[in-house]
Amino acid sequence: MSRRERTERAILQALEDQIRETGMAGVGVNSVAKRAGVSKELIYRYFDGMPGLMMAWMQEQDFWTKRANVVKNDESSEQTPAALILAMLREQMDGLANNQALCEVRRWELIERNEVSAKLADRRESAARAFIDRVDGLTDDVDVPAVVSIMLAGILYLMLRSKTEEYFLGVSLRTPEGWDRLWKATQHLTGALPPDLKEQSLRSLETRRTPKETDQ
Amino acid sequence: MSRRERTERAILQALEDQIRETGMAGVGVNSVAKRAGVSKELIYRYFDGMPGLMMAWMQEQDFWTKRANVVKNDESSEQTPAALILAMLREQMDGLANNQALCEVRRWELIERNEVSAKLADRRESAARAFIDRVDGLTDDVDVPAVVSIMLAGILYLMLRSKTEEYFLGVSLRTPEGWDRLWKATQHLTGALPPDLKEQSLRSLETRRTPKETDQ
DNA sequence: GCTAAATGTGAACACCCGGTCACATTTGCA
DNA sequence: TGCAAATGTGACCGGGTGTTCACATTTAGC
Repeated sequence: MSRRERTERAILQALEDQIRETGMAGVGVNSVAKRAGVSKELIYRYFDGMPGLMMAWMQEQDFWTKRANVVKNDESSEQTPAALILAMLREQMDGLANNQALCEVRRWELIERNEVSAKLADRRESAARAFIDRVDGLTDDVDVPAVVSIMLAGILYLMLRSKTEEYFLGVSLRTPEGWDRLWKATQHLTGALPPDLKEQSLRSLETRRTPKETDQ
Repeated sequence: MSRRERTERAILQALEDQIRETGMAGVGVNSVAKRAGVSKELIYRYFDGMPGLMMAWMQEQDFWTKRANVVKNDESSEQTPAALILAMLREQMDGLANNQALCEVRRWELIERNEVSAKLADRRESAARAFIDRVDGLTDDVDVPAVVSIMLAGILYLMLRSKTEEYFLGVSLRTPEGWDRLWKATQHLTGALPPDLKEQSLRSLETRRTPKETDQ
């Protein structure tokens, strides 16, 4: 392992630690360089500044390709769409619960709008659409993407919220019991999906929905 | 209107404009004072610094006491708990859609943890609990607070997300059509509540969003 | 061994931040 | 009118930011 490679790793690790400890707000060339025990000049020389460093780190993480594959593998088995949706929601829940740095980045994405956050969001959205397209269009009377959006978004919000707030509507966001309630509630809500969603028919797509197209 | 009163109002208005334009990240004594066309010293003299100014502004907004009263008034009428929940969700949706500054503050609350954000969150949580306690405990087999938490949190997340992202699971977050889908999905999910909570839930809320004047 | 490129350091730069100070102007009251 | 309090201004301070520069050290090749 070359000398340069070693310091690059040190910088990337320092970035991750900094994100975890202070959130994206506390991330900057000064803090990261100091934490890595290295001159900040090297961040410019090796990564071309903070945006480039963030990109390099995000590349290493590769959250979504990993996670999406997990769900995709489940597809090969004979699960019902409703079960697939539940599995996906579960993945999201655990994925965020076990990765503080990822939580911080997603909070940051809610506020910042730049090249990095845009790229992250785009990749996530395309992976998510590939998933939702497989369980959509199976029924007329339920807008599956919209319904799943509410539930997924709810889980995301409560996950992000748990850092700064202890309770939400009286439900604890920082205890296993609280998340058990929320998970059971998610399962219950999934019961609102139509029963025939499990046995898909060859019904043609209706015009209710606006045609999907990739954003930009 | 005294001279001091006039400059105090100018400062408060400048704060709100600044929040709306740059988000909480761009808010500081310098920016607000410059925008108000006033020396920043006055922020310290009249409001005892930025935290005090934020508190004063938040006091003027008083979102939740206002909004909570709206829902509370509905209680006097003969609505079912499920209809009350739907009305509350609708209030949240419209309240955020028509107040950009409020959206920014709530994004900020997701990241920052300090005296101001804590006070805001506490007041909101207590008001929300007072609401949820009225519709809870009506049935054994459904955890009403948890279920409503998922839905409310989902609406909040998508509302906040709409600023930085155009689509979520392929659902547009920036068009009335997209929000119509999400609202119908919310109504559908409310159907997962027990039957005795559900009757007439869809009846009173068929009209689209009513434009509300800015609250201040 | 010698030289040049690669690697790393620390200082300097201009800028913005929150906070405080002395001082000028205006108001209100005796 | 006169004088003190209220109101408002601009400069100043220490500290943090991102960015770049000149210089020191190490590595690699001839």
